[in-house]
Amino acid sequence: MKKFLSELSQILEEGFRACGYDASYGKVNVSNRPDLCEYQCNGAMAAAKAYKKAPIAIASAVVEAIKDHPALERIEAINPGFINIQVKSEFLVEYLMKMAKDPECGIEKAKDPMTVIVDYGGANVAKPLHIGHLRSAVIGESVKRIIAKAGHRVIGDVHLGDWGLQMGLIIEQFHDENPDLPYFDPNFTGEYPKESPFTISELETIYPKASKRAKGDPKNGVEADVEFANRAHQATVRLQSGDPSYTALWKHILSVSLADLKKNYDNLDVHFDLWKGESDAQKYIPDMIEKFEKDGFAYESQGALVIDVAEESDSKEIPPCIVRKSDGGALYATSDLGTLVEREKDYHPDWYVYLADKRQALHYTQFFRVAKKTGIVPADARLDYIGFGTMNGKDGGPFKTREGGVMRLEQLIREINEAVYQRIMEGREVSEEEARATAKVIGLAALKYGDLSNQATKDYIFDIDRFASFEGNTGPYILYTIVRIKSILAKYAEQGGQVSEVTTLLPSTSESIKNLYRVLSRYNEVFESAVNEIAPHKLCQYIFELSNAFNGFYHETKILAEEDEKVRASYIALIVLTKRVLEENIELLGFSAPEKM
RNA sequence: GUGUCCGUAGCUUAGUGGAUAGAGCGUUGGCCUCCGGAGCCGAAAGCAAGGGUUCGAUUCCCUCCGGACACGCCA
Repeated sequence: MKKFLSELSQILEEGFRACGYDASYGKVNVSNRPDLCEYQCNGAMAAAKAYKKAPIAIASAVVEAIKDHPALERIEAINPGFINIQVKSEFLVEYLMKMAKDPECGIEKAKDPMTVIVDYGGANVAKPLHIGHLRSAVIGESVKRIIAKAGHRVIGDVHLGDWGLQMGLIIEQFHDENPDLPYFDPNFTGEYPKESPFTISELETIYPKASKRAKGDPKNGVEADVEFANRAHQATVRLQSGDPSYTALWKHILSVSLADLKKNYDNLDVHFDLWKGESDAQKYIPDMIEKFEKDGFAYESQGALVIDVAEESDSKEIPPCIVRKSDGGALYATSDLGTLVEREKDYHPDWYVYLADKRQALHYTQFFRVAKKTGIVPADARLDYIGFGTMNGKDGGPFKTREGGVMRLEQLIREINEAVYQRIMEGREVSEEEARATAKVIGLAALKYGDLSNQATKDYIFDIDRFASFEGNTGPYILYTIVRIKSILAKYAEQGGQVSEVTTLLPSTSESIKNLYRVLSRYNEVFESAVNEIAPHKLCQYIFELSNAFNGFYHETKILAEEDEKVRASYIALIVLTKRVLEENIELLGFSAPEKM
């Protein structure tokens, strides 16, 4: 469905064309001076330069040409060259009715659907999710849903960190603690056990121990255990070269860890289509490297194999991308490139979206350039990297626990749910069980909305009390508005009201109703810009505005007590549409509304 | 050092080459015979600083101050 502003622009474009000017000057925007008009067109001032005429003369001529158009309530040219527009309420209402009847609610699906891979999550095997993983999961999930809504075929991949030195560290540490297990018996020839030798909580303690041991802990005067670090390195190599005993152990690590990660992502309402990891890319690497060398892209530099990625337009020299370490090992970029080879083979995507901390910008620049330059992806493939900012505490520094450690995601969720729970219990009387369940739903909204309402690329301050507040620009406030509408509709049904299939909206002179109409009419336009800019925060901004518009309307209109049946039906249709738009948006953001709160 | 990004009200933050920079929290003044007052209506308060381009700059360019981050064998 066409955007409302496009329909309006079309009228102005005709005006410009009729007066002999280029139609493109007829673009209409929402007015930034609502006291003067609803919509405005500033094209006359731009046209003035091109045609060397006074802007007001152009504006006046255009206004004269279209002033009798049936959609327009009022249109006037104002110095120095603004064209101010009021539309007829009928015109707006007609548009909203089309929108209400449209199964897509006005949103236009992509004409040429693309296959898109969204790479987000970035969890590591054997390490619990912590707050550093929150943004990738939350933003990535929303981006994935937004792109899917736009009509593309989207595949979300968690892309696990399951292959580096960390695996060797875990294996060696586990070896030291359980030397008698068959995995460490060189003479063992039987089948390795199907049962995992450790639980997830045991596994989670192993890595931190091993990491500290290998690196040392200078703060506490612990020296690095070099011998252990070497063994871990060797274990990694052994695993990577396919040793059966270590592979068996690694599979246990993977499966135990995966089950736990799935549980945690489910709690966040984050779901991946693929649970691929770095290990899956390994088998593509040797051929890929060989091809790099054969095609003359890769060359040796200081013992490593590198590919130049510098371009003339660079304001700073971009260092070459290392694809093989001097010890022959693979690294970050290598594994990302190998993953691309696999994805091209399996899905041949038109578009890739990567979500990662913005500190990795250089890596993605190099990686993308290599991918294009060497032809791993076609020249017209779209490669996007969304580098998001850091989640900071109230002090402006990276978010920490009270003890100064890294907070686990589970704990963060517990804390925000607790804050919401307390808030619910302050209010009406509900059973503890119900309050806990509701708090979980609201808590997730608080958490996600708090994150998504900021521009992804910026750092932001994470403040549980603010996010979990039921007032202001928060997730709970949006949910409250939806719940309020649900409550009205439930009461309406109780009174025998029918929410009709045929939507009849009536024109109105009420400012609050017209405002709600106008905000609703912008849904598809806002959505489109959220897609184009990959910007979930635009949706947050919009639903906050929509909630405010609804609450303004609600406050001054008696809906159920309205005596004129047609007017009442119109109000019901209006709030049904409002609820629908709000619910579609929170779905895109990745959370949902409870029945009561 | 080089480069990237960012400085918007007391705090947290939107936004745009165009009219009077938009919100939320906090502060403050009103509104409950009414469908959920977890709400609504008001007030005070802001583009770090200085230049330039432009009819017009918070937006584009330069300088400078402040902050975050990155800068070949970690991921």
